[in-house]
Parts: sequence; structure tokens; C-alpha cells
Amino acid sequence: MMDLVEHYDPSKYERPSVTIDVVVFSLVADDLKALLVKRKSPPFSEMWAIPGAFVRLDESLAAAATRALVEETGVEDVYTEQLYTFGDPNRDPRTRVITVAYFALVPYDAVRHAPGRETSETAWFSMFDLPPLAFDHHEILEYALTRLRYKLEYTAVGFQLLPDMFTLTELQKAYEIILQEKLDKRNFRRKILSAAILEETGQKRQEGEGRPAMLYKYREDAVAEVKTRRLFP
Amino acid sequence: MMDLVEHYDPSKYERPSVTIDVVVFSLVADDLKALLVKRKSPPFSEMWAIPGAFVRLDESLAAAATRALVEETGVEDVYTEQLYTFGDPNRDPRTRVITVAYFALVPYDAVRHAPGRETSETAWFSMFDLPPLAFDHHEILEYALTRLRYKLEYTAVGFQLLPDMFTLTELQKAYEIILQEKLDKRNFRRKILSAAILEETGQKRQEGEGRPAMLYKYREDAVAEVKTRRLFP
DNA sequence: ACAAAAGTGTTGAGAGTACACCCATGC
DNA sequence: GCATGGGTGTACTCTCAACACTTTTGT
Repeated sequence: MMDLVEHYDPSKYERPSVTIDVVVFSLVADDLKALLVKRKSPPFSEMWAIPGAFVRLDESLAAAATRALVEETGVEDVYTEQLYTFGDPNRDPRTRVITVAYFALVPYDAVRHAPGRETSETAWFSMFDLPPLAFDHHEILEYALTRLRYKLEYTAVGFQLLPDMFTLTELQKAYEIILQEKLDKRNFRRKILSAAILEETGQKRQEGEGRPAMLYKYREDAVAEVKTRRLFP
Repeated sequence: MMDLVEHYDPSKYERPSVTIDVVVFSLVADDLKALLVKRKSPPFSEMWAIPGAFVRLDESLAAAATRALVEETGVEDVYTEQLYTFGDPNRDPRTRVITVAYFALVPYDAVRHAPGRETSETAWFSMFDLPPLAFDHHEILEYALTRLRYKLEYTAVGFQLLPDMFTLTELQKAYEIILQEKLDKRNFRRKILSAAILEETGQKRQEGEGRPAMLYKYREDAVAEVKTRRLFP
């Protein structure tokens, strides 16, 4: 019993491997998609997996996540958040590997060289139609989706999936895709505008038919986390 | 760049130590307190710290957390939840140690042999008057408090800090202590009862002066997580 | 009978929800 | 001039928040 307490020399203990995995979400072709990589070596060779990396000894977890993200997508300065740590002893058949999962929201137009890198095959997959996945990555993706939906409801995070400028209809569509639920146009607009987190750019977009739409952008000075009314008590 | 990708042999990489730390919350003497242990060895010898343990190679993270909890408090079957993983390269001066933080809610009357164990000195500290702490444990405690307050507002988790049976006044006081905010008695009662997560036990408690209060208990079949109304959109 | 804590309802304000038509542009 | 998507207002309902007195018990 005594040897469990934390005071003791860490070097006495066998150490697990630690990785990060980054669930990269984007909106592609009116669908919520995650970026996956095809594994080139065992275990789970040729299966799709969430992009990840081993954590270097001199590197913070967030830095490792950013590194993997830049590596796979070429994007920097995107919304990234720690999700959960998965550490089942048998999640990797080789050895004990604990993974700290992150999720990132990237605007589709910002992703530069994925898919199509040489080192590993990458592709976008619909979150609602996933292939078989390596390790416990299916569980991680489902968890990430749950968290994204939650976050969408009480923080202003939806913009992170859109280009700098967007129309209200595009924003509404983003919400509808993620929540898988139809929203009322007038109520959506009133609510999102009264939250005072958007500003008009003055520019309009004309694309195809119909009346041109006002382009909005996210107000940098806005508080992203608006307090929700509490349920209890 | 290539050696960052996850496919490669984990044994090639230097491995960090991984620990769990468990923030144990309870309500003691009308105050929200956390259980801390006094360190007996360097680094931070003689400083207070969150109880924790190294993760064994054949043990899940949750199992390690439960083990540390039983070790320090003697309680089993209490509410435990993973909080966040802290992995700054310099958070432990000896070597790289990544810690997965958990928090636990325990009813004060359930804690058996803490404080007062022989192996290490343990004590309850008010969350609003903390001593200097080892490592980044102050940050972990503050994060745990923030999370607890959040959770309190959209899930029915407050009961976990109370005995099996409790009065509505006791429950209200628990909320007031944690949120550090006075609540209206009538509104509190209406709201908590309409959520249908409590049931009357039929028993009453008489303690000291005043009218005896109905004892309630948490309904096991109740859904703990009640959906809050969304803010966006 | 009085001190102490438990218990109980109503009203006004604000937010949420449901719902249908006119507007600007391209073809 | 018509097809296409953009943009707007109102009425009803429900939830929230504020507020004070009566009841039951022990002493």
C-alpha cells in the first residue's frame, strides 16, 4: 500500500508512453467532417486513425497537439482544446500508451496541404459515416462530437469552423449540420445578433442567384463564453 | 519531421512519468474543503499537496484514481470524474511528470480514516483559504472549483456531497457554499422539486430547535444530467 | 408564549417559440 | 417577370425573480 503514494522517486516506476491525438473538425460540403490518416505500419496497418504524435520530453501537451496539427493540416492559430485523456491499459496492443485527446476547429478554406501529403494518406470523413478505426479512436471521435455540440450551445465557438467573413445563413447552416437539427431563421438571427459577438463588415456576397447577403465577422473583443442561465437550482 | 507521426515504435521514445491526482471535495463545517496531504520527501518537502499516485502499467487511469482515493479517505463508490491533464514540462523539477487530475465528491460523514493516518499527514482545507501548495497544485485546485461550479449549474451533482438523506435546507446551503451566493428559499425548493430528482423519505429530522424538516433522498433512477436550455442559437 | 427553523403562492418582467411575407439580385 | 436566396416583426407561452407570512416543534 505504501508504495502508491506520490512522494517517491518517479524513476523507480515503469513509465507508459504518452501521445496526443487531435480530432480535426471542419465543415466540408455541408457536412461535419473529421480529418483522418491512414496508418502505414502495425498495429492496425492500413486502417484509418486520428492524427497524433508522441509527446516529447521537453514539450508541453498543447505544443505537441499544435505540432501534430501543423504537420497534418498546415494550419496555425486555430481553436484547439484539450478533450479527455484515454488510458485503458489495452488500448494499444504493443505497450501501454496513454493518449491525451485534443480537438481542433478549422475553417475548411484554411487547410492547405491535406489531403494529399506524401508521408501519409489523409482524408476527410463525415462524422455521421465513419470508417472502421484503429485503437479506441471511434470512442474518441464520438466523445469529441458530444463535446463540440455541448460547447456550441453555451459558447460562441461555431465561427471557428467558418472563414473570417461569413453570412448569417452560412453560420446557421453550420449550427444545423453540427446539431443535426433545423433552426428557425428569424429566431436564429435575432439571438445571434443580440449576443453582440458579430459585426457587419459592410461587404456583401453575391454568389449565384438571389439577393446578396451581408458578410459578418466575429468580434475579436467579444467574450466567447457567455454564461448560460443555470438549471440548478 | 517524419519521426513525429504516431505509427512508429513507442519503445523508441523516451517516456514521461504519469501520475493521477485526485481533488477530494467535501462540505465540512459549512465550508467547501479539499483534502490535502503533507509531503514527506523532496521536492516540496513539508508542503501540502493534492493526493495522488503513479499510474501502474496494468491499471487504468480511473482505477489509479480510485486507488488513491480509497488510500487517502477509505471511501468507495463516490462520484469521481476526470478533470484535466496537466503536462507542463517543468511542473515537476525532478523529471517530466504528466498528471491526469480527477475530482471526487465525498459526503463528509463517509470519510473514515482521514485525517489521522499514520503514513502521511492529511487535512481538510477551505477552498477559499488555501495554503501554499506543491507543484502546480494550486492551479489544479482552482480549475477543479471552476468545474464543480459549472457542473452544479447544469447537472444534479450536489447530492454527492451530502449524506444519503438530507433536508432541503441542507441542500440549499451546499449550493450556497459552493457558489458563494445566497439563494431564495422558495425558488430553490420549487426548482429542485420540479426537476423530479428527489423523493421524500417520509422521515423527518429533529435537531435542536425549530420545526422538524422532511428528509429527502436522491432518486437513483433520475437522470443526473438535465439538459439546459441552449444559449446559442 | 416565545424562539427557531420549516414550509408555502403570487405577480410582473423578460426570454423563448412559432409563424408568413416582402426584398434584392441574376437570368 | 420569375426564380432564388436574403431579410424582417408580432403574439403567445413559459420561466425567472422578487417578495412575507404561517406552521410546527422545543424550551
